[in-house]
Amino acid sequence: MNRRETKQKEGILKVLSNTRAHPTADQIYDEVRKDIPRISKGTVYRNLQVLEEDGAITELRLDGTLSRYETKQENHYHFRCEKCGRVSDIDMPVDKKLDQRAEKRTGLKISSHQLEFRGLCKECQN
Amino acid sequence: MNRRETKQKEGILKVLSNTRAHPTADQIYDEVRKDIPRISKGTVYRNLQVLEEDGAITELRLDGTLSRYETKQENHYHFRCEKCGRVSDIDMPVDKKLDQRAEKRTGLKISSHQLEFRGLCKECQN
DNA sequence: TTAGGTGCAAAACCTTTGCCATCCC
DNA sequence: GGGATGGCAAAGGTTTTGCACCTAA
Repeated sequence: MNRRETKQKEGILKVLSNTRAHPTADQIYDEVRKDIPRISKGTVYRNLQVLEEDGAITELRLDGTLSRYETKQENHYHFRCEKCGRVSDIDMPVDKKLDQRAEKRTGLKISSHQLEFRGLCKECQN
Repeated sequence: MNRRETKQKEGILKVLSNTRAHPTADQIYDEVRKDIPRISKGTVYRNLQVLEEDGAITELRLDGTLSRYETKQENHYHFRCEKCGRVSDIDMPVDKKLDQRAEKRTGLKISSHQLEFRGLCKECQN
């Protein structure tokens, strides 16, 4: 199962590298299609899986129904606007002590945590 | 749009009141069907929406492709086993200072946060 | 009586998969 | 050449919806 470089895979990665919008698979598809009109959705989904397996991107499963994607980066927190649904990164250090604290209280083996803030983004505050 | 009490709605609420398992819509359907064999999935989904609108239950949208449900309670943290997928509540106070801290750093209007710990549950540690 | 709720089935979505053609190494 | 990848379309799985019938108030 040796991986190959293809223009489809590169196109998808390029879209994700050029945005901070945490797009859904469908949004990625629309964007890549501008460069590669005949690309199929199946290919987008397959490559998103492959890219995540290879550690190049992260699948965000914070919403429940739709997956969103971002290029791999240090674990960080997210913000979701309760009105418009947009997701953005929060520039705030990840508090690893939370894991230890929760581990002590529960006896579970905890390796990480995901945190999503909710509220109103700047545009939606008006 | 006055709400009515129906045995279907009561049955769904009863299932959620009697479990800590954060079941999916499908699991709720299976459980309710023991009491109300002719209930349909559409009715389950419709009632889950209604119950959430009325504040009786909460739809958990942290991680995963499937929505999970629980009866309404104080905001609290969750744990998801990375191996078996089970979700459980964490008995740990919600740190409201996190919201203030994030608000200061970002200028966003933050009203709450959702936190999900990940790791291995007791059963899966073996 | 009557507006809201139910059951059933079809539709709508999102994601995965099978198949064969195509491409990369 | 040969295995990995792509395009297309069909299949899968979850959730929503249209409609005729039912039922709580």
